[in-house]
Amino acid sequence: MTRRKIQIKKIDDTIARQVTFSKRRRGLFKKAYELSTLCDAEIALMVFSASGKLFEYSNSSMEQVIERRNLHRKNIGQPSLELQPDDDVHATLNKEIAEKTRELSQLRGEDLQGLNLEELHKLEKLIKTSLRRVVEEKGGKIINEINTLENEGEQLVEENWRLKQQAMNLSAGRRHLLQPDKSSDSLVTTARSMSSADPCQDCDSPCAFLTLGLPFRD
Amino acid sequence: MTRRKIQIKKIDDTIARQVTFSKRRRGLFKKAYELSTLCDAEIALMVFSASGKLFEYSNSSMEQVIERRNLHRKNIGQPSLELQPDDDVHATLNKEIAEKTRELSQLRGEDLQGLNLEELHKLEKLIKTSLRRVVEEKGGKIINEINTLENEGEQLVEENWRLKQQAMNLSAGRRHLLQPDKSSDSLVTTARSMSSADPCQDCDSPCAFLTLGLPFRD
DNA sequence: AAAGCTATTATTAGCAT
DNA sequence: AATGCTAATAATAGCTT
Repeated sequence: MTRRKIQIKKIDDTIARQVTFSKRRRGLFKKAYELSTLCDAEIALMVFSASGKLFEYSNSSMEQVIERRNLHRKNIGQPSLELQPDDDVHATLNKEIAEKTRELSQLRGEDLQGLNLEELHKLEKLIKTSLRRVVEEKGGKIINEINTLENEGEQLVEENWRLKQQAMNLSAGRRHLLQPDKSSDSLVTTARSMSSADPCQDCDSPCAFLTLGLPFRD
Repeated sequence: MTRRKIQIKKIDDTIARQVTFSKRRRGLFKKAYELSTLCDAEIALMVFSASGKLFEYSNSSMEQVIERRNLHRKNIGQPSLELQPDDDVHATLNKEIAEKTRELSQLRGEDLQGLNLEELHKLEKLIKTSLRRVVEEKGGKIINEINTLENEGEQLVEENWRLKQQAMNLSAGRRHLLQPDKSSDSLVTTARSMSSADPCQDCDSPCAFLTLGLPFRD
């Protein structure tokens, strides 16, 4: 549709998906309005976002259109699901839960007995795709984390260097002016991210910092 | 929209209106499909033509969406009234569905942005476990299938051998008794799974049978 | 009616803010 | 998350067949 042609499949990036949802929803509603107006049609349009929010449009009345549809189905002979007794709702929701539970099981490699070879093969390919995605995402996160830590480390090293210079200058000057006085003095600490527990009293290497944040164990 | 810009008001000419209705209806349905696919939305769209004909689209199930809307209205519509027990049940069920949907997404490697490194790592291990299970199950199924095919193959080979003997005996006996007669004769075919298209008129190796049943392509 | 053809208009994906 | 921009794609009005 624009800068690039896109594939019609679920948009991976959450933000982009949300933006596209807003834009296209508007477009869809506009098209619905135009069709109903131009051609004198009665339209009902319901859209649930992935997050469960409801958007709806009807040129007349939602209930009216739904009711009209029920009539239509009755006349055609379809078993029209009447405006719901609560039991029906429960049944539907429970069915949906059951279905999703089954899918989850299979994606976890459970309850596979019912599947034939071809289905197992498809499932395998699906899971491999999932794995690829997760590993890729993890890789990106690791790079970011490492970069962040490296930057922080560099800053700390610089700061340490400055502080040492400062300390040396002070003590050297003091020694010259006041002669031997070795009692400890407070240095004015301006380091931003220095924690109160005073780590690193004499570390020249940034490595100590770099190893702190990586949460891997195996 | 095209050769000329048009006003969005009822098209006077009946024919033109009918044509536009067909074209734009298609466009609208396509847009609905694209939105549902791209953004993982649940959509129900009903269109009654001026002549009363019903056209509908839903990426899931019409009834399901309508019921979901009813639920939504109940939960949103009367916030001041006491929560009926039914609403509690509905809310619980809907929450469960949302949760399972989220889990499914992640197991498919979608919507990973929200996860931190540790969570991604756990997810990766989980998926690897799934993969291991599926591959194992598939392996077992393959072994079984191969064994079955081998057994069938052996039986067929045996049967072939018997039939050949029978044929040789017959023709040898006949030649002896009746002299030259080379017209083709019908053999009584008792092979169980012999297809009518007469494969394997002279195959001594069981391999031909064994390759038939494996459904893999890549 | 129904299907195909374009000149145009409409929509929108990817950015920037 | 929301808005605006714009190059590029998509939809379609008015025709023809």
